[in-house]
Amino acid sequence: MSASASPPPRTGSRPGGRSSRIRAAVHRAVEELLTDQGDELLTIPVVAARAGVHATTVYRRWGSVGELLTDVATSRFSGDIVVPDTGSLRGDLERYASNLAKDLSDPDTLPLVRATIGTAGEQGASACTRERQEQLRAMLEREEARGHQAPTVERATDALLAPLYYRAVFTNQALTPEWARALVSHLLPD
Amino acid sequence: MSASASPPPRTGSRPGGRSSRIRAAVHRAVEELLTDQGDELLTIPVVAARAGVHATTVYRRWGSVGELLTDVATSRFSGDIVVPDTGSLRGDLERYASNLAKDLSDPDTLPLVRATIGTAGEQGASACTRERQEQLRAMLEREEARGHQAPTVERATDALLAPLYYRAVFTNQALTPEWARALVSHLLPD
DNA sequence: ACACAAACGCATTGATCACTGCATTTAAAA
DNA sequence: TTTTAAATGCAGTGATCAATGCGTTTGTGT
Repeated sequence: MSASASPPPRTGSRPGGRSSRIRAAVHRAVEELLTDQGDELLTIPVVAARAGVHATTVYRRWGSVGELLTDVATSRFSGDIVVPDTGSLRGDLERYASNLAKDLSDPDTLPLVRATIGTAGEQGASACTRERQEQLRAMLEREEARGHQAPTVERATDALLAPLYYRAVFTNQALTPEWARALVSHLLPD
Repeated sequence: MSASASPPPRTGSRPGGRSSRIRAAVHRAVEELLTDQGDELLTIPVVAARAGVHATTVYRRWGSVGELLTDVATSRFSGDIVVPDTGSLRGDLERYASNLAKDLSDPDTLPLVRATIGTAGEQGASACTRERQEQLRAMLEREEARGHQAPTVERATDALLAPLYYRAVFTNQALTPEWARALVSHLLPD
């Protein structure tokens, strides 16, 4: 990956400066192109044109479509969902799962996940889920800090994250909140 | 999709005929290019060259990279795994899950799944899992035919297929047979 | 205000891609 | 064997892409 995929420019990095304005425009262009993607393939000149920026800039800042998608996915999947704190693990997980279900149902999200996986491989795939893993871990560790037993991160991933992402990516079934909460019931014994 | 994605040619369809020989060569070229994919993107001229076939042929038979990948994925994920029949649902599922884990661990498989999802979207994604869904359904229905209770297909998908595919596609953890069998234990109450 | 470095816009180049008529070969059918 | 339809090979076209060198603008530090 290029050294400036998510660049900390020594100059011009003020929020609202030109640099970050272009970054936002390019990100928005990528998401727009992915949603109403007729069949025009996602390419750097196309993204640049849509963002009102010269292709050269995109080539130099991101280098390739894969790195660009990884960057978009990383920022898209960061901070969007807040780790809930309802007092109980079950409550936290139920709210979290249904939030994630809603998030994955966003028309913008699915194409982004698919494209990132397909174009950026390992890097892209982990960009789509790393944050979720950490959030899950946070909830489980908090439960243990309360002195209660909690499932392992691995087990919770298999029981929650996996079905949510699988259903979104591989099927066309709806990710309903009820179904998401049912996943939690299967994970946590009564 | 083109009318001849998986063509039943009225002539020249003998197994071993030229038509099927080219099809096999193209399929093999796709898989080879996906495995040792330096960073050369998968394109029709590249595939054709690797297969020793003219690009025109590939364009006419498949139309686009997406449809080609869908075709490769469909045939790759068909018949490779036989539905086991051990006499008990638990035995069937355990063997099936660990077979699938092994299959998904094949170095050829993962890049194919990722590329197909990314390029062929909905079509491609379902091509990677439809057969698995049916196999799972077959085992569950057989159990019910024995007069025993069995989980729903949805539940079994969430508990088995989802973790297997999720771990393969989104993480870099190993898909061990032990872990696969543990998934079955969580699905089936003792 | 001034100077400096970084980022961006612009024009251009070579390479590759998607695609299309036309000739040829293949293989089944008559 | 002859006929016939389909599939493939071949050459070429316009369009797009990735990449580069150079001048200009932006924003920061002095």
